[in-house]
Amino acid sequence: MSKHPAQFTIGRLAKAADVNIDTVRFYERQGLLQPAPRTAAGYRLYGAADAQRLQFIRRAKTLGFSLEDIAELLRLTEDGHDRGKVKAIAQKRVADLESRIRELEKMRSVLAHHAGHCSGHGEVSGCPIIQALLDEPAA
Amino acid sequence: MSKHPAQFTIGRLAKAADVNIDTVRFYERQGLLQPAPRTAAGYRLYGAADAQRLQFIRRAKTLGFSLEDIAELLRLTEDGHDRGKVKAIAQKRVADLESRIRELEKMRSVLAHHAGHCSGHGEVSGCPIIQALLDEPAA
DNA sequence: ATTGACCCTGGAGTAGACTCAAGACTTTAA
DNA sequence: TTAAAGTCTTGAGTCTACTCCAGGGTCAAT
Repeated sequence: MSKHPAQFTIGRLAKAADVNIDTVRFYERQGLLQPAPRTAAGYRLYGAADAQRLQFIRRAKTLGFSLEDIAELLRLTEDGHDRGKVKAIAQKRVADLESRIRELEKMRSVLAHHAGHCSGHGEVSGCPIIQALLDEPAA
Repeated sequence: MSKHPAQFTIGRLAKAADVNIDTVRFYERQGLLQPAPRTAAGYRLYGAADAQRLQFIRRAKTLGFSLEDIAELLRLTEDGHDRGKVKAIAQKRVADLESRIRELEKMRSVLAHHAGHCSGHGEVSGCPIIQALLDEPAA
């Protein structure tokens, strides 16, 4: 039926998800991936569900979740929990993102302001950027 | 003339700039602060210029410069360099900030979108946030 | 003279998320 | 059959920016 094997080793899993093979083992140690069943020789065996779980981790990371948050989200998907906690984690993350964005925007505007006043020519002494760093009251 | 002593030890310098005393030594090791002259007993001695330099570092940090960038900026303030390089560093930093801000805003909007579709009630299975992480094409 | 606050050095520990190395075993393909 | 490629474990190293500790010397005041 499927053109993909039902089971595969860690190398294929890693390649499919485009992560380092050691990262897969690391995620297992961290409890993000369940310990895989092994062959007689001790090789880890994975299936489609593991690949999906690894993709889940990757996507959550692109949304800025920490591995700790991701572990919590994965845990919530397993034990028949309520959506409330998932939503709470997501909302907290949105709030964190917003506060970080405001921080960076403040930095950007201050720095762009100084850079806008710097001619880019002449000696460094008197350069508005340097002057700002030397003289302004501590932020 | 001045009500402040011309020279002071590391503890006073640290306190004046509100940084940890070990941070001052760390900055010296990193080359951000020049090695201070010592008393006969080996105590570091600082002056007003050092305090200003330490403030410079603190302010630059609030603008998101790395210590490496700060070291470069400090170097440029010393050797009679051109403003061009200072401006270039600042502009690079502004560009970095802008790109980071765009990244975070994308994360925020995607995540807020998903969270907005989650009722917060009921079983986790089917939760739009979880579904998105399970099913969406890799970002 | 002693107490307490200060300073010195070298080295280790922290957080987060990997990433690599060494040495040995297994599987696959020519 | 043999060589290459894949996998195993344990443990250490990477990055940034500190922060702390131990074990000792020094300085100011009592």
